[in-house]
Amino acid sequence: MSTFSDQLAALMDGCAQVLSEKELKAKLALGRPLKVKLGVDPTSPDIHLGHTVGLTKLRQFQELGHEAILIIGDFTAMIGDPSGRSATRPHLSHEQVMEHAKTYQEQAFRILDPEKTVIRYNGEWFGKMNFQDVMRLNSRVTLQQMLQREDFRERIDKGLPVRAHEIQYPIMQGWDSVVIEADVELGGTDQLFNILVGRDLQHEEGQHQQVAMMLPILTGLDGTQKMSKSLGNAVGVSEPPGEMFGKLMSISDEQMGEYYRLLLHEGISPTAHPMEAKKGLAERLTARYHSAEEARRAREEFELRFSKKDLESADLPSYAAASDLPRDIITLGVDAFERVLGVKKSRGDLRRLVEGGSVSWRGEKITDPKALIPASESGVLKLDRKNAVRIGER
RNA sequence: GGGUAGGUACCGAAGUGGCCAAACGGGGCGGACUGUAAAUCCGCUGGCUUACGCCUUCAGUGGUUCGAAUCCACUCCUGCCCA
Repeated sequence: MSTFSDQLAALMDGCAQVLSEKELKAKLALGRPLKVKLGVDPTSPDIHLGHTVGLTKLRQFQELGHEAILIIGDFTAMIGDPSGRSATRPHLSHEQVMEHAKTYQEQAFRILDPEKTVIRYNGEWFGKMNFQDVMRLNSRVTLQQMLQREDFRERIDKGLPVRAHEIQYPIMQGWDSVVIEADVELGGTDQLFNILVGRDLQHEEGQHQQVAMMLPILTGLDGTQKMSKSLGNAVGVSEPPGEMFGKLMSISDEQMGEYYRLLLHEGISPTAHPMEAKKGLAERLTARYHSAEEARRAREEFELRFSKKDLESADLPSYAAASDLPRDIITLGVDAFERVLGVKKSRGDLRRLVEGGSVSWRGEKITDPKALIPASESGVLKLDRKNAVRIGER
């Protein structure tokens, strides 16, 4: 059993900002399990590493005997959190959201202890509200307050639309806290405003105010924007090991420190070569969501394929063209991309890849778009930087 | 409801009758170099069994014209000002 001050230090670790440490300390001193809230909106079907920062903190609370409450924002997801957004989000139907919610929950349990996690859907209370209730809720905040938010301000300044329903978002998130009587709410630093609205609403309801714990936001693979599926810079926790390893290897050296700190909770060894450090990061994270064995194999594959450039012995997907398909490089490439790699490419795309010198057959670069690959031959067809297929027997 | 400025490719933004599949910048992709890092340089960035050819595209519909992203009419959408 740890003392309160040990707990406090452990919990504070890794946070970007806590409002306030004093309040947290007081809550811990109550000696009862605290209700710790983390909200996720199932706007896409997958949880990515960015989400895991908050989930891991929640897990930590869980391990210290507190009550983890994961709010699945089935209603809020239909609005979409305007945080950090420069545009209104596309509408999602409730059915879509619920589809996502299923996989979300399953994936969140890769980090949380399912036995000890309380899952609440906020549709549970928002779905029952009538218009009168909504109006009453809205009367508790002022428009000025809502418009103080940087994201809204910015859009207003730029002459971009801010739709009326978007300002409901912070109110809804805040109301979640009232309903579950949260003691602590976790969120990214961009959640500050929303979490503070929760505090205000709790205060109005005569509840104790929740402590706001803000965690740093993980930068995506592009190295600039926050990790997000819709920006295409995310690493999903359910991605296959090879994919996960490879994506992690593509982060920049500058970002590595951030990934070490936020995901592994440690610093980089100052003596390690950056590449070794990155491979270590990639392997450990891959192992976390798969297995040590799969992570090791992913690393070996990676080294074989990209470091040694030994495509011949790499474990590539095999591709067999239909016998009636023309054997030219473009046709085969498009077909292989679509059927084996699951990527839709146009003939124009393939032509550009060939002319750009990206495609090679049995280690020989092919730049003639009309080149043919005889059906009798077997070998490795490299299509672009990341994709290659094996044709015929090894 | 009135006035006014707009809606161009992934994004920003030129173009205001033919030379426009549409400048330029960003992003993205590919190549060289590498450590699938960074930096740098180069190329590509609507589709088509590959063509100095055809097709689709400049909010939508319908016109004018030999010819429209560009002109006209109506419609839809957005900002700003007024109510």
